[in-house]
Amino acid sequence: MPNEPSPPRRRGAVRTEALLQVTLDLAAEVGYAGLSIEAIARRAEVGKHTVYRRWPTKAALLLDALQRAWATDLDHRDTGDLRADLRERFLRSSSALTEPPIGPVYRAVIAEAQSDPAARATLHERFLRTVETSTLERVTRAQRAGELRADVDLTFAAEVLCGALYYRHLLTPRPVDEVAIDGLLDMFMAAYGSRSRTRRPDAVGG
Amino acid sequence: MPNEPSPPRRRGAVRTEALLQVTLDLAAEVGYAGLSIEAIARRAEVGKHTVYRRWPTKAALLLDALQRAWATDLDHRDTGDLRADLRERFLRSSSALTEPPIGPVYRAVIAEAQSDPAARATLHERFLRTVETSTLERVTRAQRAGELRADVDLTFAAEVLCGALYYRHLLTPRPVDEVAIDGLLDMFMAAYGSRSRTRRPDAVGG
DNA sequence: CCGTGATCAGCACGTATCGTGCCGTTCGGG
DNA sequence: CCCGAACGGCACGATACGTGCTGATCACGG
Repeated sequence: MPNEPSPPRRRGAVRTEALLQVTLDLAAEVGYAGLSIEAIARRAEVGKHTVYRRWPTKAALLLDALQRAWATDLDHRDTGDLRADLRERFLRSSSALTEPPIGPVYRAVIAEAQSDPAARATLHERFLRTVETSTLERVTRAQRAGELRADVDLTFAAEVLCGALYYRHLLTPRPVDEVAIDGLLDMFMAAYGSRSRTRRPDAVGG
Repeated sequence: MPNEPSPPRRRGAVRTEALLQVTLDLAAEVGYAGLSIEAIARRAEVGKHTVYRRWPTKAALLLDALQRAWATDLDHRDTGDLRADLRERFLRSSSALTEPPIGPVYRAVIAEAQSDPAARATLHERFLRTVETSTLERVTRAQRAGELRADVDLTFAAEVLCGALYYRHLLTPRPVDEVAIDGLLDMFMAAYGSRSRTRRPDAVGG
């Protein structure tokens, strides 16, 4: 009596993709708590070796899974209205971070990163820095368009914008909602907006 | 043959204090990775019950341990110079967060908080919110002294100041050094400083 | 001075995950 | 067609979790 015709055993890159998807599914269903390598292997009907062969660390696996879910999140529009663009950008990022599958996987990566400096560096390099850079590009365009003061380097400003939102999302019970984003943009525009401002370069230099 | 005169078995609050201290010591020596309840009980030469009787959760224990190490950190001066005061305050907080024992315990709490919403809320309520509030009080005094614009609510600004620093410390490989703090204060003063500014209330109100 | 009850240390248990080793099977390229 | 790489399944020792149980130890009231 032949077993049910077992699906052909997949290999290589296909397996890798499947494992990442299982990780995301599992994260969406049971949350960060259930994200063990054992559970992922069980769920994928796969030997643990098949996982360990591909990722040396749970952090590495989670980072790749996060990237898989991340892809859609970086095509932000440029309508010419800086404030509106940033607002939409931050709102969408907030939704992405809140909902599965990105939400749970993100929290798992944050947790891993606390005990693993290498994972922390990778997390920043591959994701947070990407967000900062994307934001910096947008505000730099605005600066060139005259919407922002021309006498400041906006690199740090971009970090503060992102950091304030990540702080609120990850470390406070407060929601990253329109109110929060508008407040943040108020602060940003008050500091760097160019319209009708009496600029005092010495107020920034030191 | 009598054993070495075993030290009298301590109880109650004294034991509690000792356990918190062991947690901090262990965190300083082996870092977050070694902070299991088993390891703490072993190190304290204590049965695991003695730990579980006091704290229902590892998160609860870590939060209390953090508070024990935290105490010294909240007496910030008010010299009348807002910018200098904030600078010193943030520099000291940065040092505290970087060095043992607060550093490792803090990271442990952050990690726990990612899988436990209750721990996350408590973390914010007992520590992060305290920092925000302390900062808010200082900038509000400055506002009343005329150093800052009178037409804005600084609550959110205080959160952004703290959030930017915590973001950098916890989620990036960048150091929270003088350069970062000065950059942040530049932004803050540019947004809310009152000196020689042509204020435009409508730029903030919406 | 003695007794009683709470607290304690030590040990054990069952469950879970980790990372690794081994075995026999299955797949795919040469 | 055949060989080696990839695979699923199982087992292992180690560690941590949270919870029992036992008998010793301490604090307090009588």
